[in-house]
Amino acid sequence: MSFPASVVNSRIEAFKQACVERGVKVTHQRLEIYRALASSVTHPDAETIYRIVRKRIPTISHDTVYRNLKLLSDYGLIAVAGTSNERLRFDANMERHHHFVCVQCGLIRDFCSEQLESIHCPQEAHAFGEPVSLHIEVKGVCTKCGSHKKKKK
Amino acid sequence: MSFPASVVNSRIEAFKQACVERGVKVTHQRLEIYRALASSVTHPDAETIYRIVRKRIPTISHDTVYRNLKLLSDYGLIAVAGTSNERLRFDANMERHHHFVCVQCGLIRDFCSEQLESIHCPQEAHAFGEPVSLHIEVKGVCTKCGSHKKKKK
DNA sequence: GTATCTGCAAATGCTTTGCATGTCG
DNA sequence: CGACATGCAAAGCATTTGCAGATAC
Repeated sequence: MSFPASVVNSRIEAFKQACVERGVKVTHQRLEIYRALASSVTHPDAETIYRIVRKRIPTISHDTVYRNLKLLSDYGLIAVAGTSNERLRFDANMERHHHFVCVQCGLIRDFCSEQLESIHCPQEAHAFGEPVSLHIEVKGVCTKCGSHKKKKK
Repeated sequence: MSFPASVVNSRIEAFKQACVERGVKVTHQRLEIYRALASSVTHPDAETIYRIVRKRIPTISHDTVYRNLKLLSDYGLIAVAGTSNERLRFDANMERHHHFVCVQCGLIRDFCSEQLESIHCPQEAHAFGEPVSLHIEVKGVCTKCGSHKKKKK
């Protein structure tokens, strides 16, 4: 359940450089947290990453893992899988539709699109299991957050 | 920020019938929770729904809202927006890729697809803001969970 | 050397649960 | 009437934060 070392190593080198560019210190803990994530083909949660990193740094604390995952995602060095960096959101619309998700405020809005109706589940996805539904997720900045930004300038 | 009453009312009628079919009691609170959700074009979280419902039922409690949202999503009467009914999951893969999400165990795996490379963001999504990225989310049952099911039979 | 990071422990906030009472069908 | 739903209050977890000491650069 992990990538070949060559892939991981090249990712790590790119990561180090990206840290330097952004003025983020490359600490031992931070590097191992990144390594754990970059090695995994699934998308582990904080707890899972914590357990992996502990094998290499037994003294690492829970909050260091959380803090670094948050910091790295703020700097765009890693991503959060799925939509919510927040709470659960519910949806009464059970028909096929797609989502626009604001990366700043978490707003989710539905849209439909004829173009997207024709998409069918690609072969590649079948390798992992039996697909049930498919939808598009567009991440972006909503008009509200976009205009706030302008006001600040 | 809400649907026309005709749409909401027809959803509510369908909801009532679906409840009866599944043996779920149509209580005052449950109906108002559903109404709040069905009326909203955004995808409110539990707290927001709680605040809306409180206008009609001031004595409703927090946990009734949580319990009903969970119950309704278990019965497939409403959906959870996004992937995670769990914890945050992280992702070191910053290139364009798509997700297969197991609805049972929460597993997330990446896949790429030439067919999907050609998809571009539909006009409809631009109405909500400035799109940044786009990816497909396939929900389904992973091979592991699928085989567990078979063993139980 | 200094700004940043880590570890600890305690706090915060969302969500769940046990139990007695109330309500739907 | 009897099973299921609600309200209350308290517990459970994931995640965050304040602070003193440690570390990267």
